[in-house]
Amino acid sequence: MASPAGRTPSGRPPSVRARDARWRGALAVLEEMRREPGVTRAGVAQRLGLTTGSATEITARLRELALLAETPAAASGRGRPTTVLHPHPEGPLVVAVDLRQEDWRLAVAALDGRPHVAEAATHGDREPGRVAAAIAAAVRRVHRRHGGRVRAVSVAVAATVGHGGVVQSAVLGWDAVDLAALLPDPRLPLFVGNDEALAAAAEARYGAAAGAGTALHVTIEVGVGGTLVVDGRPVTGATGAGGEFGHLPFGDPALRCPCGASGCWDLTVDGRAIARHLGEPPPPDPRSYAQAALAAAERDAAVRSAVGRAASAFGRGLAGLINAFDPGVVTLGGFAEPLRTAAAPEFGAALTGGLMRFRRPAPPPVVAAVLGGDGALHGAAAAGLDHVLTEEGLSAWAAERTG
Amino acid sequence: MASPAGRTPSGRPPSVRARDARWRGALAVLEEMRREPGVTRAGVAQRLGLTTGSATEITARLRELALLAETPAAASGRGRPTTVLHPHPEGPLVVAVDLRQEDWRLAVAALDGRPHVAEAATHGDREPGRVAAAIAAAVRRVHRRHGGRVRAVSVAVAATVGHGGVVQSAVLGWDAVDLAALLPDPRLPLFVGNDEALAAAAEARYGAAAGAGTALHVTIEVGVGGTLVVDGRPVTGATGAGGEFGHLPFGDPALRCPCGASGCWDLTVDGRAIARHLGEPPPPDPRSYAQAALAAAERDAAVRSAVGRAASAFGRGLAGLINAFDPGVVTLGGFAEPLRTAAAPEFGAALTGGLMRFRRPAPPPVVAAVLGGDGALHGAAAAGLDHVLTEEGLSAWAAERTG
DNA sequence: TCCGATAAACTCGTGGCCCGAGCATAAAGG
DNA sequence: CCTTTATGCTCGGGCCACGAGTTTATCGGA
Repeated sequence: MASPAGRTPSGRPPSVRARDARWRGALAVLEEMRREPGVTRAGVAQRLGLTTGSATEITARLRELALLAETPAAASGRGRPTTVLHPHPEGPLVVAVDLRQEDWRLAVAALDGRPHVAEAATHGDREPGRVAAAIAAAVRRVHRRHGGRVRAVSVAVAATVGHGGVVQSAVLGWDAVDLAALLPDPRLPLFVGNDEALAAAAEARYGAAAGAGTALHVTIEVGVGGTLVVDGRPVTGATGAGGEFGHLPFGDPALRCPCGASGCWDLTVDGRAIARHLGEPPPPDPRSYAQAALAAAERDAAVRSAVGRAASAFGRGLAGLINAFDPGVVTLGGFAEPLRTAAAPEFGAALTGGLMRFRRPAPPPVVAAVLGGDGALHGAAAAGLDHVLTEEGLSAWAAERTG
Repeated sequence: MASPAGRTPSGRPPSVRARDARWRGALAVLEEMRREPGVTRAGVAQRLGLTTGSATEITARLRELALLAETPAAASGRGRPTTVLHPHPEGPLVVAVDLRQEDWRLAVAALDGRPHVAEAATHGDREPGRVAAAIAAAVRRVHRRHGGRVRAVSVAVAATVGHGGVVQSAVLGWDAVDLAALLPDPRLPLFVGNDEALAAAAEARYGAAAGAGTALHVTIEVGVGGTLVVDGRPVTGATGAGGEFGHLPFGDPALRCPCGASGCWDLTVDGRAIARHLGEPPPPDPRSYAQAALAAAERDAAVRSAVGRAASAFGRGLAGLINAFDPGVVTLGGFAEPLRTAAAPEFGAALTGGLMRFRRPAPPPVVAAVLGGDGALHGAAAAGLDHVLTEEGLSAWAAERTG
């Protein structure tokens, strides 16, 4: 999940060995706790097929290691009352950062994966060094407060990412920014992911696409972003720069895209497209322009028509993606959901018309994302947790505590 | 891998339990043997970090269960000679079938995953019932010869697949054909996969993309097929109908596609596109037409130009896919490789021009697939083996032998 | 041809983790 | 208060892998 660790301290051999089987049961229990915060011990045991003896042993071990705490469950019928599993108050933590166009937020998540926002700020200018320094200071503060409990730093950023840093970002105006400076301790692993890819993963795990094996998340902000998520893991490519659906050439090849290519889908669906259809110059902020256009469309037929053309281009491209990937569910984030609602007939016609015939009887549901602006933060926390909740992660934690 | 089991006899509970950890070491050893046929016991032990004691124990257990055989290794230096690991001559087998437009082939693979073709035939007509019956008879013969050693039947078919059968196939002229009749024993698991998706998986595991985390395989036959392969598993979507890249709307929206949509990429790259550019009627067999066009292009400037336009359309679409998925390597199968070779300048220019600027300094290598016509068969065998080489698969095998 | 060096296989005691069976415990219901 | 019910706890046993020590098979040089 997210880009593979800028500087994970993984000097040890791969160790696919069975010694690591030590953590199998413990991991299964912790994953259940994560997947469904508030599960009872009895419930976990039943779902995993553990005997009560094993459950006792595993929970005891995990409590000993400060990975899990138990509180009495609210009585719910006859029988001896069971306990509810929680993250341990002294257990491992993950720092999740969401770095957006105007601001950033820093959250801390325990093993249940729920990010709690600890700091937030807007950045006046977007000078990479200053923004990174501000975030790094916030990370340091959290790190100082929690010490060795912080096990990973995971950053969602509105940019094309790769190799543990930002490769390029139109919305931030950044090029090739290394984010390693965010780490308060160079031994900590750093995960950097595209915000939309992480939001997609979050939707697939906790949100509108929960339970789907293959989910497609598509967002419109400035251009189109999104990611395919397979079994909870976003498909982010070899360098972590995947998910740039907006640069599939669904559009007019004569239109040049700032990315360097031409005919990009990006140009046909967002505020820039609406402005072009209206014969206006490219708006400085396509997002707010698009929002305003949706509002104006109710009164102004020309605007309504321009919005309809954008919705149609969006539906046509989305149909192509459904043809290509056969997702079980599609979630729409950002401006995508209001756009399809505002021009539902055009969107629907383009979507259906773009689907291969055999898909039309049972197309995947297209639903609104439910995590909204918190998706990326949830996804970043999940990416960090995916690292903590491994055999290696747990044995490192155990070694530090007992050693 | 491939579509999730038409009728796998998986009535048992998920069983994520640690009892299954019993097979971890054994599975790791068998996977090594599969990944690199001809490995030595000492080599496996070293790579997995096993002690010689564990290696002795595991190999002994696997020999006992007829999962593995050892032969003396050719002496290669000082020290006590080690042994080479092979599939056991009485070990489990997988039946792999490749069902193509004109013919089908049936192969048998042991745990090393190498398919050995046992039967093959062309189908005069393509009446689904007759073809299925002929294949079913061949499967029955193999099943009779090997008895309980056959653990799965895995079919690669030139069709859109889903839910354990064919959904639709233009090249075969089939609609909604259930392939469950191929099973000689209803308790056997059946895997049905698109041939190009399986070929992609095979390329990523054994072929030109071996070792790549994210690989993109693209083929031109009639239209464009292919699949993204992540960590050895093809991304086949929710119903197994993924990989239809040819139906991304990269082309002229005015062109209607037989699939029901319009502007499909399919129409711009294969023999139909070349014929259209030459003002000729759609060829009955676009594949042979395209082959002939490539040959004629050397002499005929008009044909050369038409081929160039197809190569350009192919390169442009491929660049879009690279933008969207960031593969570490791209493999070309079928007509795709000769097409780009025949019109390398046009292909190269379109590919580079279609890439986002930041990708251009280090684009993924685009290489020819090396498994050729055997890719789908390899992939189908791999899909079947993926089922055998699981904790469930091995414990079922062990239970049948000892019980 | 023998002998040391070398690499790898074999043996056996140990420990971790989980299972099963039986016992103990905490509520709800009559 | 006793029964029912659901669950937690205890303890012996099995399985798998680890580690250390021993044995075996080959190579290279004297």
